Amino acid sequence: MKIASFNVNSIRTRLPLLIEWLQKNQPDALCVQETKVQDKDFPKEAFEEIGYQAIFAGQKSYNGVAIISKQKLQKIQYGFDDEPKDQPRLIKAKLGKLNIVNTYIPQGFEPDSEKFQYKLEWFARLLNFFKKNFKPSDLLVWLGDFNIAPTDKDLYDPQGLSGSVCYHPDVHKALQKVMDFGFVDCFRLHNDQASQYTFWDYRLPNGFKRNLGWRLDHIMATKPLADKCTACLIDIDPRTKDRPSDHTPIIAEFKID
DNA sequence: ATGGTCGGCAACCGA
Repeated sequence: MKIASFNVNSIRTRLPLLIEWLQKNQPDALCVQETKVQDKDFPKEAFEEIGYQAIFAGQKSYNGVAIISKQKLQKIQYGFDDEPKDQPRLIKAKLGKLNIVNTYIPQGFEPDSEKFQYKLEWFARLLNFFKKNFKPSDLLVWLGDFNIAPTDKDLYDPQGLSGSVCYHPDVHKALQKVMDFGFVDCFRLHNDQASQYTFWDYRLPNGFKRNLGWRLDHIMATKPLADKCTACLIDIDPRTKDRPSDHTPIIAEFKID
């Protein structure tokens, strides 16, 4: 079972690239974030034409998540249990035996802002959501754009960027509490190198060429699922040696019978 | 150099 995550930064702009990527990589499910489209305008037909189907929750201009899969998704839920009017940042579904939770975690703007508090609270709500809906013994993958570089290996200048919203002690604590539910970082099962990134800021001149990046996109698995994880890799296009957007996809393979 | 560049969408907001 091949599962991928990609912050697309507009699914409509990225559509031709996504279609090509799906046809080449053939994942069982691709979880996307920042679709930036209302549900009525989601380009689901384009995916159906190549043998995929999509579930999605979006809004105008901002946020929005989707899961694009070959097989039909079951037990679909949009957002947290008790707050249907919240920003569209979470989709839960089940694909065969695999439970999937796709999240676009708030970025947080600045450490002393309301948006940063919203980010921290979001983690607490997410932990409640996991406790309510799952057990650590379930086959559960939690993936998406987390807007966190977990360790000093996961961003280009940990000292200079220390305390920024995606590399902040409060965010690290908040993430750890959710990880303590029973999650394992699939990428770190297979790779302990520093400077392996999934995001490069457009605003930094030649940021990608200079590898001024962050590892913000993650695939976390509960222990029984992590035991079945045979590979996890960050996808830089081997032909162009480039990334498709400001983010790049991350892919994990699980041997599930 | 407190900037830079994208995307949405039509003036700025978000990242």
